[in-house]
Order: sequence, then C-alpha cells, then structure tokens
Amino acid sequence: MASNDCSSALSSPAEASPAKATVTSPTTFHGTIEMSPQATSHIASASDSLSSTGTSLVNISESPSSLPVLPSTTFGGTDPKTDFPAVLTFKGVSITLENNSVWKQFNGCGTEMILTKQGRRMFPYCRYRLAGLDPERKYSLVLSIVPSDQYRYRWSTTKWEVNGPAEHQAQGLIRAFAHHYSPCLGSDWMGSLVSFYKLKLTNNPVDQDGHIILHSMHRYIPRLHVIPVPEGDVFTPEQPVVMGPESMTFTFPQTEFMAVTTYQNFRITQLKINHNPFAKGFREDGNNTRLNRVTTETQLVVRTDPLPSALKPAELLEPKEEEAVDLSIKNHTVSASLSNEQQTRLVLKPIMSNNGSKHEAYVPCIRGKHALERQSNAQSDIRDSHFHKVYSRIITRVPQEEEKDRTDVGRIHGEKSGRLRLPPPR
DNA sequence: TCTACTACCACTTTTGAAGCGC
DNA sequence: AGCGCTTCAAAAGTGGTAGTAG
Repeated sequence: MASNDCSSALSSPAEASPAKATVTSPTTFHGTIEMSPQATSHIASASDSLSSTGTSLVNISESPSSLPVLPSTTFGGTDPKTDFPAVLTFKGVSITLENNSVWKQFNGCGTEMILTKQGRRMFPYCRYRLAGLDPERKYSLVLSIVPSDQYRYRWSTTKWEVNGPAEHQAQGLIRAFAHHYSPCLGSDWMGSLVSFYKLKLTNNPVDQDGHIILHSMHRYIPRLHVIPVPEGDVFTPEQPVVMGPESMTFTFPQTEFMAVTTYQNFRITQLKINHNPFAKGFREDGNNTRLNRVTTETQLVVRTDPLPSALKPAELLEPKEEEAVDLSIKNHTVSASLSNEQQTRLVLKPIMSNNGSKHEAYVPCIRGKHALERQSNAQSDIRDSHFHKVYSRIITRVPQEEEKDRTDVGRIHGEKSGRLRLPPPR
C-alpha cells in the first residue's frame, strides 16, 4: 500500500544534495558515432567492439570515471515546487525541456519507467527545444540514459530503499538513442521541437531491436548530447563521427527515473493514467470495472490527504501549461479539436517547402499532449495546396482567441504526411 | 512467504490501405 | 483514370492482473 504522502515516498542516499542541473563539457566524453546503412548508429570508443543491430540506435561507451558528475537529487521526494530549471545554456546553446511541468509532477513522486522484454516507451518522454545552434551547421542529437548512482533499490511499502550495489553495466556500454532526424541542420533543430518519443526501454540484455537496455530497480537519468557533424561527413560504419570537443551534453535532473518492471508507487500509476492518452481506458470516467479498486483507493487518498497538484487527476489541474490539458483529439481530426473548446487555431507562418524555398501557410496550433507531433505531421501536409485550402477554410470558422500558446512549426524533412481532415458539414 | 518478472487481457490511439464520389 | 476524401481494421500503445520462478 503506497503512502498517501508523496513526500514520504523518498529514500535516497544522496538526498541532502540540492537538485542542480548539469551541463557537461564533452571533453569528458570520448567516443565515436557510427551509422549503419539503415540509419542505425552507435557511439563507441576506439577500444570497444560494438554490435548494434537496432534502428536509430546509438551505443555510448564511457568509462565510469569519465561520466560527468550528476546532480544528487532527492529521488521521489523532491518538493513538487522545486524550481527545476527548464532551460540549460552552455556555449551559447540553450536547451529547453519543453514538458518540464509534467516531468516535475512525476519527479515529485519519484518517476518510474516500465521495462519490458519487447521494449516500452518512456512516459513522459524527453522533449526539447533548441536555440543558439549554428543554423547552417549539421548536428546530431543523441539521448543517452546513464545510471544515476551506484545502487540497486527495492520498494518498501511506501518508499525506495537502497538494496545493495548496482548491477554491473554489461560490457561497460551505455546504449543511447539518436534522434531519427539526425543529422540535421541547426536551423531545422531550432525550428521545431525535438521529441524522443520513439525511444524504448528494455530489460532484455540481448535485445536486438536497438532499445535502451536498463536494469530494473536502478535509477537512471537521460542526457542529451548535441554533436556537431563536420561538413561533408556521412555516417557509415566505415566512417564514424568523433564526438569532438564542440559536442555538448545536457542533463535535466527532473528527468531522473527508477526503472521497474511493475509500477511500485501507486501515485506514479495514477499520474501515468491521467496523462498518457494510451492509458485513457484506465481513467475514472469510464465504466472499466478494472478501475474499481484503483478508483476506490484514489478517492480515499483525496479525502484524507491534501494532495499536491502533482497527484490530482489531470482534468482537475489548472491548465497552466499545455501538458496539463487533457485533450480528446480523436483520429487526428481538426474538427474534433475545434469542437473541444477550440483547442486548435491556425496561424500564418513561413514554412519550408520540399525544394528548400520558403512560403507562407496556415499552421495548425494544437494544444495538449502529442499536439506537437501532430503539428509536425500537419506541417508536411501544408506543402500540399489541398491542405492549404483546408486550413484556410477552417480558420474562417475559428475565432483566434489570444492565448499564450505557441505555434510550433514541425520539421518537414522526411516527415510522413499526417492525416488532418475537414470537419463534417454542419 | 515475499519479491521480481512475464504473459496475456481489455482498452485507446495511431496508421495506412481500401473504397467511394466527383 | 486520377484525385480528394472518408472509413475502417490492423498495429501499436497503455496499465491491470494472474501466474511463475527464485
């Protein structure tokens, strides 16, 4: 039985240290990147022999001593009001953790990520906005997930407790995940959000699908590597790209998580259910009998404990930021989102066409989870005059309320067409 | 007996192909 | 025949739960 008090669900050998973001100089990170013909890649030191068969995968090899010092956070016990930085800047490059509010909510209770044999996506996943890159230069973005400390943990009724030393990382390798657009121009990275939603976690030590291999009951933290790619370089297994001194590593302490095979903290389960659209079937508004037990427990919690905002169902939260809004955008339809409190509006923005020329088009601005990916898809469709007409028609029906929402321009290179539909005639 | 893990379940969302109408 | 649009089923995602292994 999980404790009702989120703050009680903490136990860390390093809990006295203040949470602090780190930006790591690449000089401590020695490695190379290799890309397979299927855009598969890995990073390896010259002394390591790697076999990477997964797709969009990067293996990173670092000696433990070369790992940058990670911030010591109070895992699972952080005050939800802790002011985790949403922006890190290094050498003029700024990285914004776009879904910082969600990460902070989860971090307040001790984020847990499920590991499965076939691989499980992270939720929340790492989503960044970049600024300060050289627009004309190519960069690769790589996400690695490294041990946060050297302990193995166990869940003890209400909190995590140290349960011995960490298991040895196989072969000293830390797999990482290259963003599926890598490499790409700095202007492209800066013109859109960078989401690592495709990344999957597994506990299968012989995984061949390119997922990140982790140990359950261990703490990990994602790190974003921004790696400039020298002009003319082509990623091939024969021509690896060296992580040079210009590479940068960014670590957001609020993204730390515990790898588990089954959720241990009931509050994390509730947060996942409330925020993850795929888990809608477990929300309280349904008639799902499987929810009865959980629902009952939830109500008890609400009655007996003044919950921090992190623990309230999403629909009860004030939509301060986009992540707090629970959308019901069905089947990619613009009409659905229009009818749902006008959560879509269109903004005239310059976009890039296939041949590199720029023109203006109406860009859908959708609020809420997964909206940015949808916008990215929609962006590619704007190249099609048909969709331009679609947006033109819709915009005449939507009052453009003034709101703080940003309009995010998705990247269009290699993006598959999305499926935005006209609203049915009324 | 307890803990960690796996397989399967029901459910939702996403995706892409087929079908229809012009 | 080709294009634009809609529909629908399969694929892929989610957490819950029962069973198993150590």
